[in-house]
Amino acid sequence: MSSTPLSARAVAARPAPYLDDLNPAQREAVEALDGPVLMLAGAGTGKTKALTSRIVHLLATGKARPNEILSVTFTNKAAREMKTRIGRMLGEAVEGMPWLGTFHSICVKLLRRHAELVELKSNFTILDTDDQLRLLKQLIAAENIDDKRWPARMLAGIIDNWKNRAWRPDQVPASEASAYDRRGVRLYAQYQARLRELNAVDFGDLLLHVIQILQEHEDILAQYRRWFRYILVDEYQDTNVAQYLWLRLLAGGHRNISCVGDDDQSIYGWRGAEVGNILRFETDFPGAKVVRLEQNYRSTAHILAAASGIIAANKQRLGKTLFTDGEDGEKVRLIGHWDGEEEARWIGEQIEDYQRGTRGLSPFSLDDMAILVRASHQMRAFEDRFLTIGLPYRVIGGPRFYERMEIRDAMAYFRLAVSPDDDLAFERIVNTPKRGLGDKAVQTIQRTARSNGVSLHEGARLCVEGRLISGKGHAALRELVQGIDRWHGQVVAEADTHVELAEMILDESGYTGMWQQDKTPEAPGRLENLKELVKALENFDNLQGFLEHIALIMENDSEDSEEKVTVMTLHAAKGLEFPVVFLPGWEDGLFPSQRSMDESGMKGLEEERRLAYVGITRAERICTISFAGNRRVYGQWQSQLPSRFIDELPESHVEVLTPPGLYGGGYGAAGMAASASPILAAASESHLQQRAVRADVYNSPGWKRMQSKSSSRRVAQPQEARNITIDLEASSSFTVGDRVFHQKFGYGEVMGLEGDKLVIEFDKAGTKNVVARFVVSATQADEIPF
DNA sequence: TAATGGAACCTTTTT
DNA sequence: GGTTCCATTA
Repeated sequence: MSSTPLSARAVAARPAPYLDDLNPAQREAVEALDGPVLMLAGAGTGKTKALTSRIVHLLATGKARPNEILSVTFTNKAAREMKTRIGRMLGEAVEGMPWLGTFHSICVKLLRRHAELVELKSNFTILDTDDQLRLLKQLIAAENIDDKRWPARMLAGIIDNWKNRAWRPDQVPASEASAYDRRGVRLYAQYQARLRELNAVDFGDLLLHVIQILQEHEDILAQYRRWFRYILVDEYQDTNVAQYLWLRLLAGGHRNISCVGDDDQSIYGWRGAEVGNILRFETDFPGAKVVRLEQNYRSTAHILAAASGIIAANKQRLGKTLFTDGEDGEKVRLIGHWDGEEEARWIGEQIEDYQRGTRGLSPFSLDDMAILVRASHQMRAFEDRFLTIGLPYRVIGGPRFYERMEIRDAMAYFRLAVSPDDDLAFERIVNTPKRGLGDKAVQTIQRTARSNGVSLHEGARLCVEGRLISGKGHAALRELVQGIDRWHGQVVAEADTHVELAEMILDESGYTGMWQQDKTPEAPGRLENLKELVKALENFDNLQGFLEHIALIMENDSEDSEEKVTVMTLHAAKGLEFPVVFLPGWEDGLFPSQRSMDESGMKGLEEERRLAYVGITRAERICTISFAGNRRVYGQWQSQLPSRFIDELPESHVEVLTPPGLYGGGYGAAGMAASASPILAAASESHLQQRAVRADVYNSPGWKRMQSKSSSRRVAQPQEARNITIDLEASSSFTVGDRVFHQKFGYGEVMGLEGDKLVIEFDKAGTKNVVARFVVSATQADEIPF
């Protein structure tokens, strides 16, 4: 940890402009340095500002040195943001705040120091969900349990849940354990034992192990209590029981803990977050000072009023009254569409309008606009549309870079080079690329390894020496074993730079070759990703450091300078703000999500409502809510009802827009919305009638069946316009008949040209109109170098 | 052992 | 509509 210690004196010598920048409530929260403090900070009330000012104040007054402040956030993004802001306020880089980070990253640091106390070595690996599932699958199979009745995913969920509540296998209450036939607990115990054997931990363990260490070793606990003189917690409403226990342990001595949170923005209940933690703060820490931040600096009055109107329907809340001194601005805009594709098309046009400047508004940058969806599958419609019209966009929270198959494969090779005994990594790549080592060969290796009490890598070596593998597998395995030895030797000897080494590994293992020969549409993209992975390596000193970093930071933050519209989930949007926000897909069953309501009833619905609140409050100036009457679900067209949350929007703060296009349909939301002038009322009325019928049926067993029956009425898919002008003289560099490649749709053949657009018949994706600059000729695509 | 085709699942949300 | 997991075939 390189540390450029911040000199507290240097800070104190300057005046304290950061205090003058605060409103009275914020200032009160910042200046109450000692003892427990709870900041109830509504959306857009300057929560991060208060939090960072508080840190600066601690430093400036000399109450604490940078390394004596423990500051916890939930996401790496939030941690980074805070570091940047503190740095800006102090006018120097914040290298000296080693304990500002996520719960998980801080726990890794602690656990590395004390690993041996929980029977781990300090170089333990951190498993991700994928590893976790494969491990559980093996255990389930070994127990001869029907994996249909006990899918690994379910077991992983159960275990996760228990870990969130800080239950180790022997601590799972009988009531819980019996609900799962006692098998759950047994498998949980086996899983933990296996992790220990592998010298590995999962995400939940990071917290759990540290809690155990702190509980069982008073001296260590005392040391950290002395060490962390001040504790700050962001997004306190999202803490689960384990995190809560962790905090209580560390804050137990001096009680200098200050938590910031907003019960109205608690949207992680499904992940074990306990709103109860925030509601209980004053009981847990008697004498706590509670400060409310209620002045909103982000949104216009109309947007704020709409959000407040929605959240008011929730029963379980502490209650806050947000206000703003800002202008009224535009009302929240509401519009219904015929189907999801129409919705995407319309939003695309809106974005282009805002970009140009429309309705007397000055132009917005694409960076200023975001589309926030409930579920990630909604993103596809927008991606497709934006690719077609050539609108630059960025997707946040999609399938993440480091979770992609090729990246994980490559990482497995790196892991083996660093520690050849990493069995999970070995298993992953024994037969990738194909080496003729099938199930039988792998079993032989496993058996050999187990009976000799060695790792798979060593087991494989024995197999080669004893000629236990037949045919071509023998030579291939020998080569792999030797390869691993060689790469490991390089790591140890530090002979080459780690970037060169990485390239060499991917090359010699045949992994790059595998994708170069692969002719599927994904292959070029995967090669690109591998290239990016190697590039990312340059930012680290060695492979070990890289692997360490990646285990915790599973995000793909490729910093590109081009302006782009952001597409992401509502969950991912928490803490962010945008001048222009689109909230599509406000339909019952989608938002609020049916599953959430089925699983958690009223509690689930309230969480969904908070999600709606989070969504609206992301908007600074313009907020547009939309819904579609028809939507494709699992490839089947379904008719949809507008979300019940739309009824809850306060009418006086909403403007209903008339959808474009033809709407003769007698039913479907678009028809309703287009009908008369007090459209909202009309839409709401028929909506409410439906609701009245639904209210009593809702919890009945027949509900789901009825729901699926009534809604699976098929609706004809709107005919797409098909007047394609074929212009052979277009200035495009493509001609009809060219083979081309598209990043998303794969390979295809050019069927026609139309201005800067091409009509392409894709091998897999069908016929599409695509902007020419999004495709390359197929021969070029084959040549993407590594 | 690898490749193919079909059935069955599926979509919340994430450190 | 897509993926993943299987059983069957080459």
